[in-house]
Amino acid sequence: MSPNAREAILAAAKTTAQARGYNGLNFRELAAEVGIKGASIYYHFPSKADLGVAVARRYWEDAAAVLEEISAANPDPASCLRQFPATFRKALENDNRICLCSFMAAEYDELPDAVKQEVQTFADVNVAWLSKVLSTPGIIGAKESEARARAIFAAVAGAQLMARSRADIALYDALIDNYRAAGLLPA
Amino acid sequence: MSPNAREAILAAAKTTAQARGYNGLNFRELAAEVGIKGASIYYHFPSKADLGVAVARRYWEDAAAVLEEISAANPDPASCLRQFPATFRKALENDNRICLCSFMAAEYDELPDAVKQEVQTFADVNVAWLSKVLSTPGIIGAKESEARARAIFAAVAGAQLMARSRADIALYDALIDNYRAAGLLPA
DNA sequence: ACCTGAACACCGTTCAAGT
DNA sequence: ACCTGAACACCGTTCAAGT
Repeated sequence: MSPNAREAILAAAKTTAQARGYNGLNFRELAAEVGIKGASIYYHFPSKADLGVAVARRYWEDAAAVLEEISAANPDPASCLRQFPATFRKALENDNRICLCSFMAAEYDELPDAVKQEVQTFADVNVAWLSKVLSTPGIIGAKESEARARAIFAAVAGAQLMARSRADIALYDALIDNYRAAGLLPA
Repeated sequence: MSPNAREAILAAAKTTAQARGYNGLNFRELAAEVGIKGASIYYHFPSKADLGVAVARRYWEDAAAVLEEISAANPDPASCLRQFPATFRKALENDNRICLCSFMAAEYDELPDAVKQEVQTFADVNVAWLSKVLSTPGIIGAKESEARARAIFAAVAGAQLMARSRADIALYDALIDNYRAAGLLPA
């Protein structure tokens, strides 16, 4: 497994943390997935906190890239907004997982500070993208669009969490539809 | 600690689980809070799953009682809805904790089935109350009011989670305000 | 550079024994 | 009835040591 053990560890840690959180991450199990021993992970990541930081950072970097792709492919802001909930749907499609950062938000009390920082950056990245898209038509002011962006982010994360608690992806879709019907998201 | 060790265990488990989840519950620590030894908890709860069930059940029973009080004190449905977000604010006020069932929803994969059931009942209780209140004016149909009730529940839980991730209760208030401004909650 | 064995501290659980 | 000490099997983590 030497070619890129570090990347393999990051990938395994990401999917595990989406299902069991930062606390659910365990080095022996992670190592087994990668084909090395638990102790070997410490060569790549000096501590669990370092692994947590690396995983959460990679997570928001990937999210930022996906959002940029959506922006690039959709000049129309309304169509960008229509596609946003699909980014959170992906985790549910992957065996009822949730956003890594939602899980870590719940684990806030036990999270190393450096990991907390990355979790917040994930939210910042999403809110900044939403805010930019919302203010594009020039209808909503910058300040209002940021507040709305935060509300959309929080509501979508909540819908994902509720859907997970019932292992029901149709519930997620219904919640998003209702956000649209209520006016939180553009129809 | 004999007068009511069982109740003391339940209370300690509740606050701990609101901060660290079901997985964060450990018998030795819980016992220390109550003034007994870890092994003694097994006299009151045969297994961790049994404790989890008892805590989650008590949690929704208490929530149901609080909601009934609100209904009783406020004949006006609009004023009931105005007060709903305060029930979730309480946990944040208590050292940045969150809803026990939100945390357990995140922990879905590792939860005993009987605990999952109680977590879902918590959501059911909240959704049923919201749905009833929403349909009172007769403006919204029963089916529509239930869908909206679910959306409000999910969005409020999401707001609580996001506020926790920044230990920022003012953010919670701002998110709720924005839900109102957007039309998800009545202004 | 990359990995491992062995050890440590801790956890859920059990159970025989105490009061 | 209610509680405890001691033990068991297991797990996350660390680190000195291997190649």
